Amino acid sequence: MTDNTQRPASGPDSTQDLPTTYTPAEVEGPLYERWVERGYFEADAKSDKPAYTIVIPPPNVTGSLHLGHAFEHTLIDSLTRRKRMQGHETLWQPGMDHAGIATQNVVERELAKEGKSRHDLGREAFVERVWKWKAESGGQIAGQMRRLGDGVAWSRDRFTMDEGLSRAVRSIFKKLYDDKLIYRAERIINWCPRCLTAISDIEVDYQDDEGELVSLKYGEGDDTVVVATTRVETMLGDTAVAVHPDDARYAHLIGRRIKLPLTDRTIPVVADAHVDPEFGTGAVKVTPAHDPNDFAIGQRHGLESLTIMDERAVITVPGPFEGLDRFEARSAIVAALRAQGRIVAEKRPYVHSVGHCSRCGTTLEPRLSLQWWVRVETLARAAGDAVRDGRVRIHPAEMSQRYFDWVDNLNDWCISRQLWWGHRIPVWHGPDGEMVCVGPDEQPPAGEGWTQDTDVLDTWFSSALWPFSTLGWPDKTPDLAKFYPNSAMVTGYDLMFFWVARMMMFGLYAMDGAVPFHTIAFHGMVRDENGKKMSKSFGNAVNPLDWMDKYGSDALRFTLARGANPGIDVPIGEDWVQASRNFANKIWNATRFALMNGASVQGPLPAPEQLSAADRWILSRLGRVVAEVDAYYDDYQFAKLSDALYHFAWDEVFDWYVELSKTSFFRGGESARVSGRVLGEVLDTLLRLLHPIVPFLTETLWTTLTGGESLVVADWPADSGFRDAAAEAEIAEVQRVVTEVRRFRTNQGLQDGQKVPARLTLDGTVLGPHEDAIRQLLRLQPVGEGFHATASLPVGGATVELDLSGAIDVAAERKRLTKDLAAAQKEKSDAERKLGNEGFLAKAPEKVVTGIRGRLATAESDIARITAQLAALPQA
RNA sequence: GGGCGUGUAGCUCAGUGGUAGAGCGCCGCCCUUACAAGGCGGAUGUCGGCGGUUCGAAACCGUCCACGCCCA
Repeated sequence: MTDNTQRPASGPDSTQDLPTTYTPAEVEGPLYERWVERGYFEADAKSDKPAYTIVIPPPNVTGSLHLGHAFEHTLIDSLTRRKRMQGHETLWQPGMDHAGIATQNVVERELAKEGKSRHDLGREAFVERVWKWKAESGGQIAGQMRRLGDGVAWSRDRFTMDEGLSRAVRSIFKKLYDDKLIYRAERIINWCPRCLTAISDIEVDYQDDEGELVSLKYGEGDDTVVVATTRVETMLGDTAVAVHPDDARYAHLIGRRIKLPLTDRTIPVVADAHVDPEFGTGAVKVTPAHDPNDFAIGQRHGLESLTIMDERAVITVPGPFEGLDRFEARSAIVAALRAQGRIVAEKRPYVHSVGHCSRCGTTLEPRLSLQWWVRVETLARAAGDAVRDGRVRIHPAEMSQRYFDWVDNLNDWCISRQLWWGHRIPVWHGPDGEMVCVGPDEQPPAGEGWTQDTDVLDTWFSSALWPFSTLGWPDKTPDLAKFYPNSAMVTGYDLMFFWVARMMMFGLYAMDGAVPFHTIAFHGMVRDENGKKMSKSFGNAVNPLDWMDKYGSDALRFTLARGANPGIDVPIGEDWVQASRNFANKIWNATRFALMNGASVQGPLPAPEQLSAADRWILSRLGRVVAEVDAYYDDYQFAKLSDALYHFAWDEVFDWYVELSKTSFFRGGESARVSGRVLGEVLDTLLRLLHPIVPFLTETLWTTLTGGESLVVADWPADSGFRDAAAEAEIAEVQRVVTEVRRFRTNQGLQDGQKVPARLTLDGTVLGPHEDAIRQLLRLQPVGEGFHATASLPVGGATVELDLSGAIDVAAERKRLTKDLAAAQKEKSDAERKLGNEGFLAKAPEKVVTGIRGRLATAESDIARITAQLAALPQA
């Protein structure tokens, strides 16, 4: 490694400084502050290095860190840390969004405690109050992100309501308005009677609710018709009954007017082909002002739209129901109709799907209302095409279908909200109904009677600009030139429609067809250890800070990364975080051992001829693992790369290489020096590979091991290309012998620490040079006076004879050998069956056939060996 | 109602046609001087059911059952 390893150590500088257990709480905070102070996470547009950019999915200013953030941030942090190590000019752009409804709700609740409403303050004072709230209580997540280790460029921190981003909002609004892609229209929208604002289609949560289905008789005498509804109160706003034009049952009524009960009105019966004659009675009531389908019917037939409720869903129709809430009105009207004998059927409870406000849960009321809209047709087509033609890749690819289904069938986007906190619509209304859209550098029209539109924009309108507004757009800044398009967008699949698709639409539109990012990597949702969705109301939500306190940020991060299969939900439980902490501690202690035994990164690696088979084996494996981890990273396979590192580190480096190297270390001299150099190399590389996921632990150990400045700015390892299949096979043999003898010892009830005299006959095998290591691993003593082999274990071509100083447990050994024999015999018969199948021999690839022949040979030799062992056992 | 997906060890999940795996949990032994947050060994599966394709199916196709998600 040629980077900063020669610089003075900045961490603990001797082994004595490393205690026997890793205590994350002591190192994490100071390490993070040092990284920030040194400016490692900052990004420079003037750099010659290739850019790598990810913008943070902006957390809500009212929010605090939950496991979903911790998960997403772990993934983004590991991607950006690796790219930084690979020599990219890396920007992880931080920031928050202003969360219109949520933030307004928080501050309104605060006001309510003082007995005030926002109307008592007035718009201007209220907005000031929200800014004050933000300054004092908002954005807690930023401090929590530091705890997690997020390598974001703090100097670039942005907020969707700050001056630059507000300018971006006004700029794109003006551009869209001038291109006739923003318009104002009266339509049925989803209205929340509690938040008192419109919300977009995708902010509606549908739930199956228990309601009622009531069939009502309209009309008098022979001119009656029965209609069914779940919202009886809307009958006050009915302006027609619709039937299918071919429905013979109602042919006589079409074009006539019938009496609407409880009112003094009559309404027409209209023929509309969209009515399903099979459904219910085949006749439907039509309430154009309170139902989207009815609104469409109303448009087709020129029906009047009667709004019957105010913004709080209180009935405004003069008469007995005036002033009743919609649900009170529902009961009252059912009672009134029943008194008139007009209820012909009732189903209660009637379970049906009802839309609720995703912010507050209130049942939404479809409402006819004048709103601002984005005409999405061309924008959505461009957003779909960018993925279709491969300019943007979606990971995992299976998610693409959902993306296409959405952008290809998109309704116009309602962008206006009846709130005070947000980007106010930059349109001024004149005294005679004129409208002027005012760009960011323009003055509103002067003169009497001009007022700015009172609505604000949907928060997602500004969030959709995030990949370029944070870089200075609409100005052509060096940042924009350097860091746009973003390299990747990493976010949950739940934000595909809210955010990703809209960023695509606005990015392509604002940046003249340049995609906002090259890759979209979707991750899943964090769930509890039973795979259940986490929620406060369910009581299974976990505060990630608690686990970070208890087990360290690294442990939490590793657990989340290890569970991150692309687009798949990730379950997490405390046991798993504990397991990750144990892994961290294992790395800690293995590195301690290495340091105590002279592990070093100084000087060149010895040439292969100077290395032991164990050295060549681990270096060969190391090369493979580097290549494997790189491939997984490039495919956003965090679970696989984490698992590969876990098993390589623990099962190979720590359990075998470190143990094998003890022989060299205890022998001392040149072999100890060589082993120390190789172990240093392996740990150096391993710590670099692990750093993006477990930054704190690896930084502490690596600076101690190498004396380098920081892993944050160290080089990412390259595959050395060194491979040694012979050494890999040789060590596999060593492992086989050792495991086999261990099994025998356990089977005989020998304690692991017990020293046993043994004679090893390794002639003619690859194991010759490993006798010392095998004896060391198995705690075998040399053969002394009076050695009497009471057990003989053939393994491969070698034999291990043990003197157990007494009778062995024949029954236990026979039981085990019998079991092994059965397994070998099954293996043999399976292989013979396949090899006896002509179809298999004719059609299976040669490689597979050879493999089966090999298995047959192994099985046969195992059978011979085990049979001999059984025969050699003393008779019971 | 439409679409997508899932079903593999006690639990949570990998496994894209060729010997069924991991973590946690479980059983036994061991405080062997890097690590008990550890070491060593072990047990555990009609791969949801049925049918088909194939020399060969956990994987591919059909169908049924169960569950989940998205959209309306």
